[in-house]
Amino acid sequence: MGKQTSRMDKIVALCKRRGFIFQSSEIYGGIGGFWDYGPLGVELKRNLKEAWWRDMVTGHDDTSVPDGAPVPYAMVGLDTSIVMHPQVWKVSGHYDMFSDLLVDCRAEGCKARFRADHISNARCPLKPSKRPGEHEACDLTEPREFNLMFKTYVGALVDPVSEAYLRPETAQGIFTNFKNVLSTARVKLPFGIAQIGKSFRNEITPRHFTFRSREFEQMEIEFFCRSAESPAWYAYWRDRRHAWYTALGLGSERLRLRDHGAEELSHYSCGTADIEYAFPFLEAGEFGELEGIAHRGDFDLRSHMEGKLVRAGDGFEVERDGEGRPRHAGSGKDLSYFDEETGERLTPHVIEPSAGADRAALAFLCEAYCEDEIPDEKGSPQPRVVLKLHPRLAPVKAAVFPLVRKDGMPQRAVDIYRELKRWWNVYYDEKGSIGRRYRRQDESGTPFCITVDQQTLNDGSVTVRERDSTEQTRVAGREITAFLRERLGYV
RNA sequence: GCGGGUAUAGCUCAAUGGUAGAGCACCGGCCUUCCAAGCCGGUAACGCGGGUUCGAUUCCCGCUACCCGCUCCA
Repeated sequence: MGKQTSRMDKIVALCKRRGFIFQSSEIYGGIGGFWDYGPLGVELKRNLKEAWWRDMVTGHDDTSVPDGAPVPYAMVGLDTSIVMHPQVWKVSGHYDMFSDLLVDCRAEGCKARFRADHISNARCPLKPSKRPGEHEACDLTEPREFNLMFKTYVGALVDPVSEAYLRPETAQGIFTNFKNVLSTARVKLPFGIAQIGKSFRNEITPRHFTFRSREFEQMEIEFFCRSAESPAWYAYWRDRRHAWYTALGLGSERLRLRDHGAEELSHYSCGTADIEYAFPFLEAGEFGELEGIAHRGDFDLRSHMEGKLVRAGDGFEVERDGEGRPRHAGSGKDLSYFDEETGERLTPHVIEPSAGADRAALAFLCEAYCEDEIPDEKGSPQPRVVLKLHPRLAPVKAAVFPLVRKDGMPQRAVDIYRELKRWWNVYYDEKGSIGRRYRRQDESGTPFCITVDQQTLNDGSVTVRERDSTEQTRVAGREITAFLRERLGYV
């Protein structure tokens, strides 16, 4: 990278300088893969999550057909616990996939990694090919547990029977509550259940700022529908979710929608698309995942009924042990749905738009970061750093300044500040030159600055300075709230 | 997990085997009538732990974090 400060380095520096994102436990030297949101960052992330919740759940109209949707549908929300019954993760497949015993070879030129239970069948990459450990050069570690799920203990006693896990995804909380929602929320197919919450994955290599964190927040929808209609709903959610990012400002060529190839599909999926963003820390032409829209079929509900499933030809069947019993038993509860239209019982199929809130926040920050030039008092261009965040996402919606700290301007400005504070997160500042105050708000992404000047004292009007253009508009005092409400939109 | 690099104030840098200076930022004051002005004053740092040494921010070792490349990415 050399001496030159990269765009990403500047964004990371801004995040720290202005209080968006800090390293977790920084005063103790930090802890890899964990990050904290500062005073501005928490507002940005809350705005992002609230925009999602509003647009997907509370703002959803279930009485009409949304653009692109096959039929009207209902949306409800859920907030489930982070620690769940351990059997959930055995049945979901996470346990088997996440907690292998692995053996590494430390030998020069080898560095291979083997599953401990497969080592007798494995082949050492060194020639001539033998089993791992049989070469002179082999230097195997003891079998080590690679737990990609965080383990914890329920109850004060540290005992294997009390082992539990921090959830690696929020989805299972939705599936396990499917029956509860059906019986309480008066929903009929098709409908969606949404949830926002923390998940935890013990990433081997946390990297790229907050992009691959070990603790992160997901925004997930499990959309339940009839099998035959699932392809149409899959297409709907793909396009809908892509449009959501676009509408909030990720409209550039750095955003893309990409269908997975068959070889990329997860163990449960029969179709997946990613919404991806070309983060500045990636090589040119590379993209990082913001959200996956997966067609999960009936895998999850069936698993929680019958037991952990494995692929069998075109479909799935319960994985069995030597005695023919399920390897991981399901709940045995009936999670099917009685279809009143056809009089049949069916297991709904699921479309899952699963978004990373932290990744989205990072993408919006990267997209918004902008260096431009604006002329100073003498007309010569001066560099400026500005976050061109969508007003819905901006941590502070407006700042209120007295032009100078005299002639009663501060008092007038404070009055306006208090009025606006009833509706929005606004900021008051009377310190330093007006230009410095504008610049500071530019770095925070504040879309509007309202300035009380001499004319305000005469007729009550103020100037409203727009962040991106730096243009100023004169607005009558009693119209400020309405003016902002119109410009800020749906916040 | 492997290999390479980095670590001094919020940021960017400097100096030094005898416990560190600056610019910007930040805070206070004066001044300032629209885009980082000026003046005065102030807060603020050697990532952590060992070792060598009379003495370590400096030399050595370990750890941690971050960056780059592999590996991994359900």
